[in-house]
Amino acid sequence: MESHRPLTKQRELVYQTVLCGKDHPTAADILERLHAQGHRISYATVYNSLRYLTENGLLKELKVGESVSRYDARTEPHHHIVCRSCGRVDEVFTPIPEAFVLQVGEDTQYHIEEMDLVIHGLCSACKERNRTMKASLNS
Amino acid sequence: MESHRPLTKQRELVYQTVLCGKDHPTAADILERLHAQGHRISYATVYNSLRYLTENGLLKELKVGESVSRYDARTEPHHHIVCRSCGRVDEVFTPIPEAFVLQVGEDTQYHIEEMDLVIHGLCSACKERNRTMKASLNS
DNA sequence: ACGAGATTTAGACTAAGTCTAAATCAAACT
DNA sequence: AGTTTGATTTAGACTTAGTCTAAATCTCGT
Repeated sequence: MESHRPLTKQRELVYQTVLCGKDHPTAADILERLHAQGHRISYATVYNSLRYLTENGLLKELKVGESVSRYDARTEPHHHIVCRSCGRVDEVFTPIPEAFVLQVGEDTQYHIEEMDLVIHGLCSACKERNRTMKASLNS
Repeated sequence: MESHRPLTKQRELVYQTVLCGKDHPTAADILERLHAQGHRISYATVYNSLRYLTENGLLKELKVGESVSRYDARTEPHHHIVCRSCGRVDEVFTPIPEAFVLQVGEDTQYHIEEMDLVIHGLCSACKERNRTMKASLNS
């Protein structure tokens, strides 16, 4: 009769870790942070909890081209942008134009359900660092 | 003095396999197909060749949310769409509107270099299959 | 034909994640 | 309050995808 327990202690811990870490932690990050805080939680439980939380819409799994999964507590539809220099991952809330989505549906004859967009580039800090480095080379 | 050899026999084999297979084969697919054709080539060489070919712009590496890399011989900029029911992967040549890209650059203050878009949905065959299945349930 | 450097090979190794079976827990009965 | 029952957690074995290493092989220029 599907009587899952709601948020167990461990699931709560994993959820809070993703929520508080303002980055997009991997399973290994989460395990490490919890252990550092003195919590006793196993490898498998972190994975199980992440799956549970993702399936229940509390978290979103996120792949930005590496082989690991990252997790995001922002569940509203949005995209991600990765700095190719420092690796930071930021949220992008600029919505994809509806007209583009319709056009893709027409061009492919697919029923479109989800657009998964990962943008790559240079963040403003790394842009700046590049600029000043170049300037000092020219002097 | 950087005198790499051009397309060796093995690299050529790997390249042809991606080119001919109209799907988007994984390294394991490629190895299997070459062995099936009676070629003697090792595991590592397939990976080395794929890296070489990708770095030299003959192939593009492609991740569609699974943990494996797939390879694509179409190197013009384009996107991919994955059927969540049968798993087929198709090319999408509809271009992302320039205005959207500019807007993202402004919103994020990143210098944007690449847009990596993977779309998920139902292909026309699976849509159709669903439709007829539903119809027969209603009868 | 020879030497130098690049490429290929087999197999050990790594990283990320899943699976399994036993142990533990927490809510519901009695 | 003690027991039962099903869900959850745990440790560790296992799987999958891919990298690394050192030895063997190949190819080109002489």
